[in-house]
Amino acid sequence: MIQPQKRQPKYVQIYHWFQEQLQAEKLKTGDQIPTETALARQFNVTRMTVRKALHRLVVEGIITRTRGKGSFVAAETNKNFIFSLNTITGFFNDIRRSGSQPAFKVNRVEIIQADAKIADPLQLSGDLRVIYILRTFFADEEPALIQGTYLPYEPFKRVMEMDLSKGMYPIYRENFNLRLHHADQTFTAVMSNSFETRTFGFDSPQPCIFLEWVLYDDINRPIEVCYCTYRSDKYKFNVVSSLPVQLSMAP
Amino acid sequence: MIQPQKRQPKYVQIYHWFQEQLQAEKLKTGDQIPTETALARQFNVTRMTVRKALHRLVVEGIITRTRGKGSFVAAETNKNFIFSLNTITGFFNDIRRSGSQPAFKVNRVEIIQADAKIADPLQLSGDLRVIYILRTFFADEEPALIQGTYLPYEPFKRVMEMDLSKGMYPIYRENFNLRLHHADQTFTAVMSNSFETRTFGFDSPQPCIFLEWVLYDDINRPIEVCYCTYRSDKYKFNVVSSLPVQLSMAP
DNA sequence: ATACTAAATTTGTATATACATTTACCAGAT
DNA sequence: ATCTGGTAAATGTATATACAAATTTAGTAT
Repeated sequence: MIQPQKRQPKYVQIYHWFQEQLQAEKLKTGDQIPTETALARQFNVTRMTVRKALHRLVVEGIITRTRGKGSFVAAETNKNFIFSLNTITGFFNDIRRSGSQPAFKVNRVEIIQADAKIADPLQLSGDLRVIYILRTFFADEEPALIQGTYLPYEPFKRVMEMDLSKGMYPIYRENFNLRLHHADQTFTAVMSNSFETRTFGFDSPQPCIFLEWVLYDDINRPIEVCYCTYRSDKYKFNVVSSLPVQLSMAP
Repeated sequence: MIQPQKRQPKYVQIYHWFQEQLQAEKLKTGDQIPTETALARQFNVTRMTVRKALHRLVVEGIITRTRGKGSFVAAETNKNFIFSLNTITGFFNDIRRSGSQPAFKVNRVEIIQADAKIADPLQLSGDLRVIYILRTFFADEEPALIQGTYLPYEPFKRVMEMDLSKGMYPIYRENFNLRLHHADQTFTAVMSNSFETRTFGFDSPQPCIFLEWVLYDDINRPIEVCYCTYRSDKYKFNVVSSLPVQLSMAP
């Protein structure tokens, strides 16, 4: 089965063998895979070599392993959510529209000094204090999104004493009489950091969508800066874009 | 330095030690880090333990290692490109606007049978043949984007004989008299597959933006389905979104 | 039956060793 | 100077072994 004369290392061959088994559905979600010692015997290699192959599968989120229990094919994505970016309706509405139960909890509220990445978009000068609110959002009690919100301290200091359980947008609108208008959003893909990995319940860092936005009111004043990390295994984003009349070239 | 009585494994401690060194800028981009044997001596552990720590840094794209040469702090992102998704101006225009030189090459053109993921958005029924065009796009001769385009075979079969070097949009417009109107785009974060990892020149799979779109003409007929993988270390995306008048809740 | 204990199982960490493969470097011959 | 070949150095692969830690299983005493 595992051929030493091939140019590929043994552990890569074992890794590929598992991918084939999964492709052929001989291994399905939740299945326990043979133990390290059994695999070592099966492929006639040492346990350490098997472990290298399995480790690669763990890193890619294909299997999960638990000391004392064994290794299992990871639960696959059962439900997918799609967020529309054309009009921001808010996490709660997006999740409700999918028929699931949204929730969030506040992890932290504190006053910090803004660095350039926060101060520039908020157009701060002089007073660099900002209110930092770290929240985790859930869909059906499963963490979906970790969000850090930054607000200029002076105009928003009343927020510190407020009940945040209804979310920030009603506070902006009702307590501060702001008319929210648009958001400038930039996103990219990142690996989850250790806090995110833990919060999302991943076994190892996984690719996530990192979305930063600046929220503006109707007279183009920046209200908040948000850094969001969405788990990408269950959440997708949608944008409907128009095309200009004339396009010069590819794609 | 490395304390066995701590609850953290030694290799994790070594991994964190490197992160601190990088944070404190005692290690900078391009620096060679000490050899495995030197580190093993320094931390009083075996070479294999050092390797476990270094492997973790490789997986996260923090260092690169070359057999016979050594280990080096990975080159950091020097230039960032931002693609706007509000109006699609095309890869070429986006890159040119950033002051760089765009290019692409055609990796493959072939006729294949569409599966549901292709046939559904193209609204195919009966004839499931599609033209599959695999292209790699470059910015300043560096691969930026791998794109697979799917076209219904019958109406577009003339494409097979055409010169694709000017891109697809001029062909749609001039050779097929189509008026391109809008695109429905969905994206998420994925790890690069082996082809993408190789093409992008990564040492290990890295997080990428996976963007699928369906391009429509002015009478809402689907023209093409595209699957794109963008390297996320240098490319970001921007969307400016509006907010509806009334928002019920968070974020 | 229930509760506790002990053993077996399984994965995690760490060491030690050997050899392979790639690269860099230097000495010596041309 | 230039090319060649050998050697050293560095990382890659693989084996073998030991013990740790977590979980399950089985058994035993109450």
